[in-house]
Amino acid sequence: MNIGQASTGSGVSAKMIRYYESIGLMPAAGRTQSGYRVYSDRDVHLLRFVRRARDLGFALEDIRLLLGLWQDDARPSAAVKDIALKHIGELTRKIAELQAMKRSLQHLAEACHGDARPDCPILDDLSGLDDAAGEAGSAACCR
Amino acid sequence: MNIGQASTGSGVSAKMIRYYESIGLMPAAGRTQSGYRVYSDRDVHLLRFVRRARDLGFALEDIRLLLGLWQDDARPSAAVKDIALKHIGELTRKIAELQAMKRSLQHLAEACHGDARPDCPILDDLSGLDDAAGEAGSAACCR
DNA sequence: TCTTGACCTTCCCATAATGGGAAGCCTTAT
DNA sequence: ATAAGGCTTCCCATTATGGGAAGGTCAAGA
Repeated sequence: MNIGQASTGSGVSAKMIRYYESIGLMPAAGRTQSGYRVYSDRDVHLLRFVRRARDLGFALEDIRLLLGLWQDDARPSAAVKDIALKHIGELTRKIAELQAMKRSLQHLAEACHGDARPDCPILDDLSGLDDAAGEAGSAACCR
Repeated sequence: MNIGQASTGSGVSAKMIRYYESIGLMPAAGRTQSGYRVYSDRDVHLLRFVRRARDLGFALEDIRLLLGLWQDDARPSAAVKDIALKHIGELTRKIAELQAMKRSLQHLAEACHGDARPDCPILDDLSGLDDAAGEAGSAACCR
């Protein structure tokens, strides 16, 4: 099958399939005499694996490890779980970071009239007017 | 003051200060005869503004708008609030996305023994064995 | 005055993962 | 035979940041 079919069948764009090959995440595909890449059902299966892992937010380097374990019948499941737990940790950290931003920003936005007048607690906070008064909207209160 | 002092005083690296100048986020700094950039307290204030906005997760293009509003005494606070609300929306979306990943992955990790044996629900899920049984750990159940 | 170390300059490269697009070859159906 | 659509490679862009090299500058001490 051609790269287009492999793409449709796996949900990975042809561009990305070539890229994964170029960085050695995928084995180099076979070629027709005219140079077209040729894929098997097994390749599509592998691509789907990569796509699912991407959907779970794994970095390509982690996926490289996961693929290695997947294809190793003697893998200890602990090795897989380690990678997953590490990733969960990263997700947790990132979520907390974004939530802190959101919280600060929400306080500021609530304090902002949002009308035609120019005074704006959001800009005041960004200006560093934390020092001014004890306004509840300061981002500093949430960091 | 030199770029090093401006960096220390603002918490923005010298590298980034030059970058912000190159993309027009900062006005071009004055120069000494020998070519060193020269900064004023006002510049440091501006840099601090940028840094705080970055800390809140604003993209540089949004910060460009915020800086424009900051320096416009006739700005309507609604314009600022719009930018903030839009960003809150993006944060909310991103947080939800990461949380969905985390939830799926946590289910899978809980179902994984994490020992020396090779069988692993995480790999099973990535392999597309959703089709197999009604395992609670499937990522599909959370998407 | 000379040296030395710390600081500055510009320029190029790298990151992570993805998409856009051009120029040109291949295949297939009409 | 010709057109359409698929494939190839190659280059560029994204976002924000850092690393590092090669070379100029400044300040302080010997």
